[in-house]
Amino acid sequence: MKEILTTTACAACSFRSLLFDKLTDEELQMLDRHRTYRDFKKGEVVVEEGERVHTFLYLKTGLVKLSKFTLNKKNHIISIAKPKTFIGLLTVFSDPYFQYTITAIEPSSICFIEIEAIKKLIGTNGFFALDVLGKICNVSDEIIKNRINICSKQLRGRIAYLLVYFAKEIYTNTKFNLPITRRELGELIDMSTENVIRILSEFRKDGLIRIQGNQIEILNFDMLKRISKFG
Amino acid sequence: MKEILTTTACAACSFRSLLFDKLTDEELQMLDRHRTYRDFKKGEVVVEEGERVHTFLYLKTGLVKLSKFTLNKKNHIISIAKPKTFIGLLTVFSDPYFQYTITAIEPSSICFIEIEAIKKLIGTNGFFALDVLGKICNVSDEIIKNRINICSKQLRGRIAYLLVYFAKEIYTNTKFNLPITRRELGELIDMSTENVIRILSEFRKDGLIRIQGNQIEILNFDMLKRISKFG
DNA sequence: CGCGGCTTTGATGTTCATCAAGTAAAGTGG
DNA sequence: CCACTTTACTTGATGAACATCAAAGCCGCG
Repeated sequence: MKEILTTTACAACSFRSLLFDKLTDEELQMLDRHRTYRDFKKGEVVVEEGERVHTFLYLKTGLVKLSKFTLNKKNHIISIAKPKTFIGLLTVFSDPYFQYTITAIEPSSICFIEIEAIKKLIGTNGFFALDVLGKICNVSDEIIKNRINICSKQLRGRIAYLLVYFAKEIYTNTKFNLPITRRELGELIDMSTENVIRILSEFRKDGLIRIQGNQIEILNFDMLKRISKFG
Repeated sequence: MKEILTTTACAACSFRSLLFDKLTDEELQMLDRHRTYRDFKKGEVVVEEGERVHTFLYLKTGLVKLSKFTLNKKNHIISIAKPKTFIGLLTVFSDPYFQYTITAIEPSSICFIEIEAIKKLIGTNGFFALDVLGKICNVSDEIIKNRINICSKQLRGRIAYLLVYFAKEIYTNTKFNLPITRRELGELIDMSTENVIRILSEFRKDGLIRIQGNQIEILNFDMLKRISKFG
């Protein structure tokens, strides 16, 4: 959070989420005054676990990961946040410190909105408050659903689930570049780096996917979905 | 949700959470008019996955579990909810249908508050809105933290984690009755029934716990905590 | 050019689910 | 109330799934 740049007003922001449509012009101007913005390179840390929460983070473009060290010194990735969503959302209202480390895994552009400004709006604009609630519930539900699903599958199922997730939810394309390393994939779905690689290779040999470095192309989406479902 | 009884007013309710302290007398009276209440026996289903959400559920006393069937037909327990908390909270604002089945695992007494009444209060009382947000974030955070922890441990660590959790968070006592069967314990921490039993026996043989049917007494809390931490 | 991090494959051993079989406890119906 | 059925609990044996170790190739970077 070093160098900080301001851009066009919120009202004109093409990345503005539906959330802010509930606000009046006046309220949007207020937001503008309590807002900063910054671009992050791939790999840059946005906030560190344990830092004090001053701002609400809105991801305009790019992709970030939320991760955390467990007690036995292993790193875990909790989730990958999509553009046009609020990140680090969960923790914001319950804890004054970030519970997770947030890192850009693609060049990302993030808006920092002062917590106090958001709180004020929640207090004064009921529609806005309900919308924020809805968004938070969505994000939580999604994370919990993903984790339950992943834990209940064996390795092949987990990898298939992940590939389907990237293709459908993140890139909306059967061809995409993996934004994270094989090791990080393992950290996301609780398995060893070696097995991530092994199973990706298996899928390649079985003709389900094509791999070139980080580029993945899904050749048999239906089969992957089936493996993801019953694996 | 069949037979329904009304009790003393919210304002006089000794199980009232801190949440409702943010409300005026008038608002509490409004709540009263949009509220019902019912007792559940152990094992009774409170709401079924897929049912439409009409009410906000507040657990006054007892204990309930939130569970869900995964695609491969296995039942999973997402969490166990403590008294004086809102249950089924997550889903309420994001989805019109319950995502999880809620079942009483101890005799429980639950208040049903109409969603629309709560939504109205959120719209008109900013402090209340912020409080609800905080509570929801807390519940979500807790669930996510638990799931990450459990997934990252091996079996001994998971059982230890669970025992510590029951003793500290639920019963605040080193001696307690397990509210769920061994099979359900397995569904909660992703392991087979047989191994739940095996590891409980191991802990017994190692002098860490005493077991008599469903009654557990923790004899060496520190060691369990250590196993939970590094297992 | 050499060091470190990422990727890949093979070999090995551990962890764990599953199967089998038996006991105990708790409902169920005559 | 007792035979009967079902569900929960328990232990041992087996094999499958998976982590770990080892070694080697690859690439970017100082």
